[in-house]
Amino acid sequence: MVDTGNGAEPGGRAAARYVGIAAELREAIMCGEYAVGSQLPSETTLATRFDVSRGTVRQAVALLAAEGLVGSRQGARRIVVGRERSQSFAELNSFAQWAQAMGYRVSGQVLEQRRRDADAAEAVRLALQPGDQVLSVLRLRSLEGEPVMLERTVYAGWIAPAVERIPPDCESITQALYEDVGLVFAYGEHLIDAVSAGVEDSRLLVVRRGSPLLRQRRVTTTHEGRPVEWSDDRYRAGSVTFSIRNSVDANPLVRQMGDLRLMS
Amino acid sequence: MVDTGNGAEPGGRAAARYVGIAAELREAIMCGEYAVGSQLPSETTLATRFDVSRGTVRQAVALLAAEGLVGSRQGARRIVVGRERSQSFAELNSFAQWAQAMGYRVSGQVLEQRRRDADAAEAVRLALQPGDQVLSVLRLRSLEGEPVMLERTVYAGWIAPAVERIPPDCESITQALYEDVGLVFAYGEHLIDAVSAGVEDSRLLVVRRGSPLLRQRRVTTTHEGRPVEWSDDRYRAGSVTFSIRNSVDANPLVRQMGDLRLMS
DNA sequence: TAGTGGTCTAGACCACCGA
DNA sequence: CGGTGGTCTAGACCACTAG
Repeated sequence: MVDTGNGAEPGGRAAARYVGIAAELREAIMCGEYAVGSQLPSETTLATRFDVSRGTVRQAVALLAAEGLVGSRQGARRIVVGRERSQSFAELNSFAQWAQAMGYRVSGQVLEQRRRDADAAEAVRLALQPGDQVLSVLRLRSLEGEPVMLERTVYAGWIAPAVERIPPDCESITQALYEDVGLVFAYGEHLIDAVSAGVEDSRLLVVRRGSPLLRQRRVTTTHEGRPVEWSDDRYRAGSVTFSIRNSVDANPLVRQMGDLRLMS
Repeated sequence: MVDTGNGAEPGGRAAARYVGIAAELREAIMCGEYAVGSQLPSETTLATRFDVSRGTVRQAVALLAAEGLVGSRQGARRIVVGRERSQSFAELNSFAQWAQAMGYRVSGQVLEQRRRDADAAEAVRLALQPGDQVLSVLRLRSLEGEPVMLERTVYAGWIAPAVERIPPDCESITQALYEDVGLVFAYGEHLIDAVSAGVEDSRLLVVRRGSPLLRQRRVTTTHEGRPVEWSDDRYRAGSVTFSIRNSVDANPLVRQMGDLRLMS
């Protein structure tokens, strides 16, 4: 009974039972065993099949619902609403982790890096005092050798030394910071809109001035809620698309008017 | 004991206890009673305070976690990570409902509407047979009198009659379809990217050709997973921003039996 | 009306955090 | 080490869906 029935994580840590059950169901959905639009077995049936309580089954299907794979309504059986899992946190926060997951060859290059004082807006976003030091970095990211994204990041001063130790051609900053100082990017807030390519944008991304760019601005924080970085990432049009799946019960995304005070 | 402690919904339906508890905590967070970065009371404390079981408390905080307001790590108290709720399926799926919730004056105008046969791509997205009839609609949406979004929607043939009954200047199609035939948009899949304004785009949105537009393509389905519409919406740059808050806890779940949630 | 998901309880044990 | 969240159980009742 100690065995979870799904083995242990590669890291050696045991997986929760419901995670394994979710994985099994997810696999069945992605393989088409449960077709899109069809019903899932009832919770009671699944509880019997996996020999767990109904609560554990509900945890498993909650996971699938969060991924946008299944939906539910009281009184009716759960149905399959999709076959592809929508983006994970890592995919939204780390360009390299997303690209690698998609099987792309990714590279990055630091073009500029310097310490300076935080301006008022940055101080607010990074929870610093105005005048505190920050590290400003300009990076060009490429996919399959093609430049696709320009990243302007401002790191809080306390993490600057670790960032400066990262080689300029490092692929994944997220991973480097984790391996170096154990920093985990735990929460993110993202603003997505479209902008015209400026002078620097157009030169580095090799597009015409004024051509459309997909912009993702974000603040990333640690587990403790401590802001680590504030970034403005601009993608060449056509190179990247954000995908979101939602349901009337769960939805991670909202629209906002253009003139945001905090995040301009 | 029948009273939920939080009254009933306006519609007359009783609210779940955990929803009321979440509302109370949410209010406290938004009012700054629990500051961003500070800790929430422990689950046990909250269970005592609200006189419910720990499971119910966990459902409540799961709701807040899904909204991106709080985060958690095993062994440590939950912390507040944000003050603004990012929520509502309606906000992502219905332009009018989003705008109205934000307090904006919204309007819409049908510029073109006609039935035709579905092409191959549309048939796939709407789960139709190639050659089945669809209803193609071009709508211009305005905010505060300013045109901000151009909507090119293809409705599955089975809902076409109801769509055709909608007045051309109707503000909310979502609401109209609900009131007319009880149709509920339950699930959505969205693709967000940036494109250049084409000839028609630039004329109707009053922007220069080639200027950046934020594009949201989406498929919306019913509770049963039946596709209703496929739409290509283009926003004038600067008019609208999408916002997402996410967390590394792939695990949107929480609780002992409920579901709910995220995205990322 | 039978089946199903939604809510809730009152326990239990464990892994992890911080002092 | 005590406190905390994460996981899990085995019940219960209700609201809703579907035949």
